[in-house]
Amino acid sequence: MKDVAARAGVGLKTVSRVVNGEPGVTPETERRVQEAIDALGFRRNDSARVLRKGRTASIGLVLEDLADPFYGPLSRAVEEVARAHGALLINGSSAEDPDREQELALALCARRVDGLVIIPAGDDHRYLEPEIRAGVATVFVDRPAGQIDADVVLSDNFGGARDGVAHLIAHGHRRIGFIGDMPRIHTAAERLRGYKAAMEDADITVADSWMSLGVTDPERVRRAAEEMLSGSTPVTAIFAGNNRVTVTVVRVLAEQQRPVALVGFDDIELADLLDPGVSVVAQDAAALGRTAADRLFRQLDGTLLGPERIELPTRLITRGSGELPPAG
Amino acid sequence: MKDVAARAGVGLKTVSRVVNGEPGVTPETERRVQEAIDALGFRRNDSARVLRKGRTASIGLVLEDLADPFYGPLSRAVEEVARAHGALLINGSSAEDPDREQELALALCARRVDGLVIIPAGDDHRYLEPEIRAGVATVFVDRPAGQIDADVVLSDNFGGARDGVAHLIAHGHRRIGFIGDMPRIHTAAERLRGYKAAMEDADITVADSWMSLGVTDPERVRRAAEEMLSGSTPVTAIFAGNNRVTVTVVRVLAEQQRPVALVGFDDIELADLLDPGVSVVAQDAAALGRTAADRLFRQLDGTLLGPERIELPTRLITRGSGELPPAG
DNA sequence: TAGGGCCTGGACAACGTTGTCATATGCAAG
DNA sequence: CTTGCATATGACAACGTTGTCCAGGCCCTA
Repeated sequence: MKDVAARAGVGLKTVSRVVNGEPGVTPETERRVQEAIDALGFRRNDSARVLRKGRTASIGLVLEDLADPFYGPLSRAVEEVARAHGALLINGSSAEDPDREQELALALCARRVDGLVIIPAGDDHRYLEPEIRAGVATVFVDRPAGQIDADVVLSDNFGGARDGVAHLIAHGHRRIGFIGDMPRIHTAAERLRGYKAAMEDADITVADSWMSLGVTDPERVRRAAEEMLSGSTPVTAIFAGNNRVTVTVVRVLAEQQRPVALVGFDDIELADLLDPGVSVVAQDAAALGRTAADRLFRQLDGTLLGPERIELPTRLITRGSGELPPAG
Repeated sequence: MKDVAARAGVGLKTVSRVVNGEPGVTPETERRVQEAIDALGFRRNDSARVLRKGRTASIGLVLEDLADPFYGPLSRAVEEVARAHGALLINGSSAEDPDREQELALALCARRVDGLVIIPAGDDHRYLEPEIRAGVATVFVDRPAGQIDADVVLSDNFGGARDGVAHLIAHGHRRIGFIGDMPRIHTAAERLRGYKAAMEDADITVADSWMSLGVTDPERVRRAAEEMLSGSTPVTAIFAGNNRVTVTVVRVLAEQQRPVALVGFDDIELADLLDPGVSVVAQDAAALGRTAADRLFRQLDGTLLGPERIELPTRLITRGSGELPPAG
């Protein structure tokens, strides 16, 4: 900028004015400055600007795994909102590791992001207290924050799972299996709770062998599914706790002789093309991201009162697999 | 930091030394400083640090659409490499709009990212010349840069398409349709070239009605597919130019009476569960991202000679749809 | 024509950090 | 006891920008 000023024969501040489109510069002067800028290929250094102004016009997104198709639309929605507010998005993946989540969140704070959207991996977020006090807007998505009071945007995991299981029950099933992630993950716990509630509402006693918790890698999901399909009281339907589980269960069911009903949590691509189509309880990932980001910027505007918990509804999509009658 | 220094009763520079783990500080002093840091909840302001040091330890990623499942693994791979180099990833989507790509890339440069990984939307990247001269490492992925000489990492779109079409020919097809994106997109043009090459190699004259270019939204893809399947010389097989096209074509084929063979470019999830399984020419998105990011950091190390063009091989995955014999 | 107000332009400090250099302290060797 | 050296610490400038404040020139009015 110094060079530009020298070349244009004007003061430093005048260049600054031109660069930022501030008023109070003669067209003639502006032209000279613009010329110098072009000639030197000058571009404002936002680091210095940030240092001076305090705000960085960037927000951080800590998610679990970008390669998970569920987070693509979410991340995209957050970016869209950020863009609408003229902010850039810095993101990183925690890989479901609480330490990495913390490291990442703090690194983003050190970069002085204006706000943070976090899909938590851990369950203790007190480490963020100093940052929040220092003015970093914070919104948790998909899972609630641990040990601190903060904005949270999540799907109605409990209600969605309950409805999904009730749907199976309505189609005549009573022996219904549940395969889900570790209950220490909030979403998994809520979905399990929804499963149990639906079963209880229908006065069905759940056998332990119908529930498989904490399995997540395909091989173990496969084994879990196969076990609950054999045994002495085999299930006639399965409720899959997340998209990865659903995909594996679909594979297992394709190999079965008799038809087994299936409802999955989270939508999966091409679910309608399979035979039968896979019925799912769908969450709106984009809406989650959009809502969270909106809320973040409203925190920054100061138009918000206190932390809130927002629950977005899920939607049951029937495609065939959830409407199969019990067999065997 | 000033406050920390005051509280610990030491100089500014000593605090800086402690924060950065530099040597030359008595354990006793270090303890006092550490104590003050904890008490005040101090965290280093990386903006100021960046301003002073010149390097930001962050790289930018400009991609087309995060919600496209192809870019999830790519983005994740880039992030992984960045993380290994202690860098953060800032990203944004161009939405296939050249102006937006430029705006985004320049915004990232203004933030003084150390390097840029770009999936180009436009075909003129001369706007980056000043930045590259100024030392911003730059790598293009998936599609080559326009009008400038820069590192490029892409899949062998030509070879992949040629092999895919040749595969159909090997299974007896001669009337093969091609549905692809606008040829102004490099990947689309290359794949079309591959299709034509394979047909020519087999001495097949391609009818204009077999090729549909520039269609991209599902409704038009559907119509294009239906047209080439009816007509006077209906095709017996279709080569789909990208994952979105493939999905739509699968839907259309499911409604057809007679079996139609299909090979798609890009893998799609659950392709193996469909009936028939969808044969595809798969690119390794993660490898693309990893290679590009590696190259970026090697540019920054200075261990690179000049711009290079790296082509990654594709892989034909046979699952059934591409092995159907011609019918009708 | 003189005085006042407006408009343009510039000097300077400050943001928070780090690199450079100088100073102080302690210890060993001469 | 002095000199020399190593080590610990701090003072200060600089990174590039913007906010504040002031100066000078112009026009308008009385």
